[in-house]
Amino acid sequence: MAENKRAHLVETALELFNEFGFHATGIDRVQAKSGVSKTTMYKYFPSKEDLIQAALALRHAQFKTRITERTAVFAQHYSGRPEAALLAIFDALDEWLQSERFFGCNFINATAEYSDPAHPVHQLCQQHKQTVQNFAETQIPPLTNDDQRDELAREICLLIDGAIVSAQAAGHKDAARRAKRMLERLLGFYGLGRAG
Amino acid sequence: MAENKRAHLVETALELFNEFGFHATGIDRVQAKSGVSKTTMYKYFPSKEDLIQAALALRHAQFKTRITERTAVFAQHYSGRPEAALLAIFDALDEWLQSERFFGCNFINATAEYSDPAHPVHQLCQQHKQTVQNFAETQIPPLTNDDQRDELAREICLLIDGAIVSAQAAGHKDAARRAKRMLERLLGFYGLGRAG
DNA sequence: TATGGTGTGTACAGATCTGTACAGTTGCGC
DNA sequence: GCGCAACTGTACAGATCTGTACACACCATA
Repeated sequence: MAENKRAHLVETALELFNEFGFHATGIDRVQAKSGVSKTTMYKYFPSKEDLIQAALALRHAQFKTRITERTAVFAQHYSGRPEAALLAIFDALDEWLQSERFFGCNFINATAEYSDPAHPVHQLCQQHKQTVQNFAETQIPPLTNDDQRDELAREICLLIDGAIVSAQAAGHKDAARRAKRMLERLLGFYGLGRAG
Repeated sequence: MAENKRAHLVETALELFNEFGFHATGIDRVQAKSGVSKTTMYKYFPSKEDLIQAALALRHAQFKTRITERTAVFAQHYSGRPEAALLAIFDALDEWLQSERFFGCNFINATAEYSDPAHPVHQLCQQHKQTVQNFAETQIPPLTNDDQRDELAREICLLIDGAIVSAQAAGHKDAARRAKRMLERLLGFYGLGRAG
C-alpha cells in the first residue's frame, strides 16, 4: 500500500496543479481529492514544494513514455519517408491538444508562476524542454551538417510550443496540424520531405 | 492627482503580476510597492480581480502601441520588400525577448493560472491573441487568396508564441531570430519573400 | 498476544491574504 | 478661514493556507 498512496497523491496533485495552477491549488484540496490523510501526505511530502517537484517529475516521465510510443505509432502512416517520425511528433501533439482535459503544458505553466531561473521548478522546466529537444533531434534522419540537426530540433521545439500556446490561449485547437504543415514546408530547406 | 494614483497602482500591479504571477502577488505587496494607501487602492479597485483586469488592459494598450511603432521602425530596414512589415514584427519581438526584465507574455502567463475559458481573465487573453492576429493580418501584403491571409496570420502568431515560450521556458534568447528565419522560408509558399 | 509500520481524523498554531472601518491629514477652491 | 474631496495610517475581521501534534485504528508477522 505504501507506494500506492504516494503515487496516488502525486497523480492527484498533478491533475489539480495542471488545471488550477500551483499557487491556486491548496494542500488541503489535494488532500481532500486524494482521500489520503494529511499526516500520510506530509510523511511522503514534507512540503508543498516537494509535492510540486514530484508532480512535475511524474509529468516528465509520462510525457517521455507517451511521446515515444505515439510517435512510433503515427510514424507508420508515413512508412518509407525519412522524415516520418518528425511528422508523427505533430500527430501525437494533435492528439494531446484535442484531448478533453487539455490545460496546456505543465512546464510552460510552471515557468509562468516561477519566473526566477534559479528556482528549482524553473530549472525542471528547462530540463524538460531540453529533453524534448533531444528527442526531436533523435528523430531527425541523418543530415550532411551536424549544426543543421541542432537548428532543426530547435525549430521543431518552437513549433511545438507555439502550437501548445495557440491551442491553450487563443483556442486554436487545430494548431498542431498547422505546425505540422509548417514543418513539412521547412523540411525542404534541410533537404528533407517531398522536395528533398 | 486622482488619475495619477490610479495609473501608478495599475503600473505597479502589472510589474508584480508579470514577474511573480497573479495568485502569488498579494494585494499588500502592490500596496507597499506603490506607496499608495490601502484605502485609496480599494477605492479605485474594489477587488483584486478588478486590479488584475486593469493591469491586463494596460498591458494590452502598451503592446498595441509598442508593436505598431517598433514594427514601423524596423520595416524601414527592408524598404521596398513587400514582406518588410512581417519581418519587422520579429525584430520588434527580438527586442522584447532580449530586454532585461522579460518574464514572458502576460496573457500566456494568465491563461496558465486561469484555465477556465469562461473566466474573464481567460477571455481577455483570447481577445489579446485575436488582436495580435488581426495586426499580423494587416501587415500582410495583398495575396491572391483571402483564406491564405488568414492562414498566414495564424502561422505568424504560432511563431510568435513559440518564440516567446522558447525564450521564457527553454532560455533560448535567440528564439525571435529563429522564428524570423522560419517565417522567411515559409513566405515563399505564399509567393512572398526572396523566392516570391 | 505483543510489536511495529502504516494510516486515519481532527484540532490547532501561526502566517498570510482579501477586504473593511475609522479617525486623522493634506491640499485647494471659495 | 471653511468646506470638501482625496488621501493616509493602522487596526482588525474573517477566511484560507502551510505545516504540526496527538490520540487512535488496522494489520501482518513473530
